[in-house]
Amino acid sequence: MDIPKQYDPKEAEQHHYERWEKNGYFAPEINKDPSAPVFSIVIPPPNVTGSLHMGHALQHTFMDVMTRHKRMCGYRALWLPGMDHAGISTQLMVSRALKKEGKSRHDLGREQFVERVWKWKNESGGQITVQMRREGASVDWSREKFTMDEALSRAVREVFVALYDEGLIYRGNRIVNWCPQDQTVLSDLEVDKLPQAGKLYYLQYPIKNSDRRLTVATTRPETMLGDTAVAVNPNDERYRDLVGQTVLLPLTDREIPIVADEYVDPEFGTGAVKVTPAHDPNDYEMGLRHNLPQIVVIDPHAKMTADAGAKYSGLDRYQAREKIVEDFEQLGLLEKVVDYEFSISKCERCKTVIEPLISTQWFMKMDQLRDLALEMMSREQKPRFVPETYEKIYTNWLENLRDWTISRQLWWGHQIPAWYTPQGEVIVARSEEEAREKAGTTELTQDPDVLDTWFSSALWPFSTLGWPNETDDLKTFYPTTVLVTARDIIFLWVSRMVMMGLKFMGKEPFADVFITGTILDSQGQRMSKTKMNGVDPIDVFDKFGVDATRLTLAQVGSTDIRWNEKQVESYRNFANKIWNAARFCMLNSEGAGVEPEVLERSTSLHDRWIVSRLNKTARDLNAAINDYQFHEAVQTLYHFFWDDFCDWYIELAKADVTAEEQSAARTEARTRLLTVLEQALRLLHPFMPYITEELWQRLPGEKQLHAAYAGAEPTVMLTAFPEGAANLIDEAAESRMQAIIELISRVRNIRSEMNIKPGERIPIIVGSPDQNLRRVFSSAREQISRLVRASDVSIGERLDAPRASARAVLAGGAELAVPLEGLIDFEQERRRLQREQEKLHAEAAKLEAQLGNPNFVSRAPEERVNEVRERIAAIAQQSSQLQQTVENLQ
RNA sequence: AGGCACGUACGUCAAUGGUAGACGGCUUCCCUUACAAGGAAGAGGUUGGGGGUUCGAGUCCCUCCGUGCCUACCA
Repeated sequence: MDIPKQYDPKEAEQHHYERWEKNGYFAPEINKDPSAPVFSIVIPPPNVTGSLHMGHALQHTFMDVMTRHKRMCGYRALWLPGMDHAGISTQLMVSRALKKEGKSRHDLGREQFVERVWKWKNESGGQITVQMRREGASVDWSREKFTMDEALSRAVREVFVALYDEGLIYRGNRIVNWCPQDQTVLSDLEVDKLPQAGKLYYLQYPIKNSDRRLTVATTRPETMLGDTAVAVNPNDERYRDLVGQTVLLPLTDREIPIVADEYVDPEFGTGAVKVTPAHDPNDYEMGLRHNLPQIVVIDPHAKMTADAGAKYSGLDRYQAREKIVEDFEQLGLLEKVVDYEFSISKCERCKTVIEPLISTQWFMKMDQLRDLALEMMSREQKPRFVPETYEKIYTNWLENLRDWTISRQLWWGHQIPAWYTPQGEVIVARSEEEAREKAGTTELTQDPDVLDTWFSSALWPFSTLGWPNETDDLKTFYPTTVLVTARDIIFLWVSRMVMMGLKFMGKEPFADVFITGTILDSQGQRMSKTKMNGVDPIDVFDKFGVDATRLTLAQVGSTDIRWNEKQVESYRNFANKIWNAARFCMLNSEGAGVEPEVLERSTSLHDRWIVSRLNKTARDLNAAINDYQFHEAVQTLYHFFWDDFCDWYIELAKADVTAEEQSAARTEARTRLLTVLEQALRLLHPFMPYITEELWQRLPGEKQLHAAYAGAEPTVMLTAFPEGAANLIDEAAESRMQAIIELISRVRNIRSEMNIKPGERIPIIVGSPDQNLRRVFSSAREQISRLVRASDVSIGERLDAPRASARAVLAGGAELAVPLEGLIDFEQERRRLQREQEKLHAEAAKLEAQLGNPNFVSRAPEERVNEVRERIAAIAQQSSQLQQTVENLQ
């Protein structure tokens, strides 16, 4: 058999995925057990414009680990993939491409432009689906969805119509976040608030019939042209007499009132605020409270309107600002300008400064939906957030929820299913035909706006399963089991899915929400395109292999972590370790093969021990995965495989396995080794799909699939995940083995400290009054001898060793001596033993103090107290033996 | 401004209120016939400071210092 000495991940990553996909292993239909339990996840749909980043790789790893695990546990497992049409991003991307051709989308017109976007989508969209295959993501591609698929679009229209009919969706004139660059409205969640160094301008407004002037402070002087009032706090003594009076608004011929409003903070600025209802959200609210007119002085392109006055009309908002400041200065009404840092709203996509504008948009009332979600949380604690701290954040946000602006002035997206008659009547319908019927006319114009991308995403868990049709998929897979996502879209997406799911399905869309950590760069900064500090997962795959990368990501869990390539390197080494362990097993496999029953009839100690370790690992691993404790899961696997299996078991079994003579014992040992390896590969598979499949395929013997997948072409993917059989966990074997491990470690320690050459064979002497222990050591004599390179191992009731020996006292009262005639420095040996003695004393002192506290004895659980007593007794024994040893050296 | 996390070995991170661990790095030795991407041994911590609850605190409470995130923003 020809197996390279080093694992080559690229080799393994090349062909398995294609076979898995082609054979339909990812589809739940592969499961032939009609009573199989169901597990389902819908993927957070990546943007069609996106390419894979660390965040995706992280989420996908968790989802794939869980899906593969559950599939192997016999669940009818579905991980449903798909993509989001990503309204603004995609439109921007295609617009930019057009610009290079010297065209704008308006040159093409709506229909052609949308066609062009589809063309782009079909030709170059969805890069990420190729990359996901590389990741090994076991998604069911036969069910792949796109938010603009006809079926999903139908779900969107259905929901829109239903909510409209119920009065939850309405059209209204409101102040909104407007992006002058993208020419569309944005929801509050699509706006970034960034700190900005700016200026605060103090403007003086003359008071009518008075010499007094009222000074207002503003960061946006250009909006003063749209002022319709000045507001002060009703309790502000300074201005009490001015309330109700009138101000002559400079640069205009308008007179505006001074009003009192609680919103005004007397402490800030001058305590007097100019009110511009048409261009500031707070002023807008104040305007409503005081019935103030709204004067629009800035247009959707952020240019001044005719209402701003002839002098300013047509100017850009920033030019107008300069001009107005100049003009105030000339009038002697500019009191001062001070530097001021404030936060400014920018478009999340194009970073243009948002202009608050009054505009007619579609909104969704959230009260009723919000209450559904809050009730679900308080009544059934659903969804369950992991980590649970996010539950508070989620609930808190819901409680403060405001109406959602759902229309967008884009061409790419779900066009709003609303039509207008020539008379301006609004007809909302599922289709134009239905609208015509309702309206009784064919002369209809459809609303040009599209819906916020998140509107369709909110339906994702059921629209992808066929809703509004009552499909089998919907019945089988809804509600889904768990949602895995980053924390920054809990509001944008998670909460909205819950609300929509409850509203239209009557059930929560997922039982659990697992929130992943964030991968930061090595400086602790967020990875971002603009900072160029992102690490490309594909590069990491190329350098260290997919499996090593997945293991690195899996152990991140829910905490934020700095990216550290060393970590991946160590898991790359782990993959190599697995490879070489398997290589050893297979190079010594002649005449043997995997045979599950062999584990049940293990007789020798190390065999019972590894079977016990294997089953305990399986038990702990299942628990960890089910509990979203991925870090622990990875640690458990790593140590089982490297420490227990490689460092100890293979070494202990080596003599039997590599025996030159063919014998029943050799075959049995080889079979057992292969069988343990085969189970270990199953345990590793959800985390490391490629290397496990590559090796599993090469293992000889009868490798059984899970009963639910009987008849499928063999693959480790469809084997049964070991459950961790309680009857195979053998605590006695584990503690006996522990004694052997300790003995070997102590001898190695002595060898190292006494500078004995690794190749040199030395005799060792073990003494123990405990007959059982002696028996354990005796039966492992060969193995001990080999692992410590002993020339002779003598075991007796009493330690019978020459004075010139290095010594150690083991747990359970056993003593160890390594005769070192001529090699030993008695003084050095005495110091070494004394150091050990000190360690024991320190521990004993701590425990004695604990026991000396009467409160501990009376209040701590008895079990705990006994533990301490036993430990003290053990230390005392060890310590006195050690003391004896030291004295013998004198 | 409020809210929420976090602060543990040189680095990155673990640890149901019960003797602080892992991996990497570092030191010494070894190319021993699965693996030098390996093996053996070892050094390294008053868990950010202070206080409290408890028989017992890295873990719970208070406070201070530092860091990060979220939400809302004072024009």
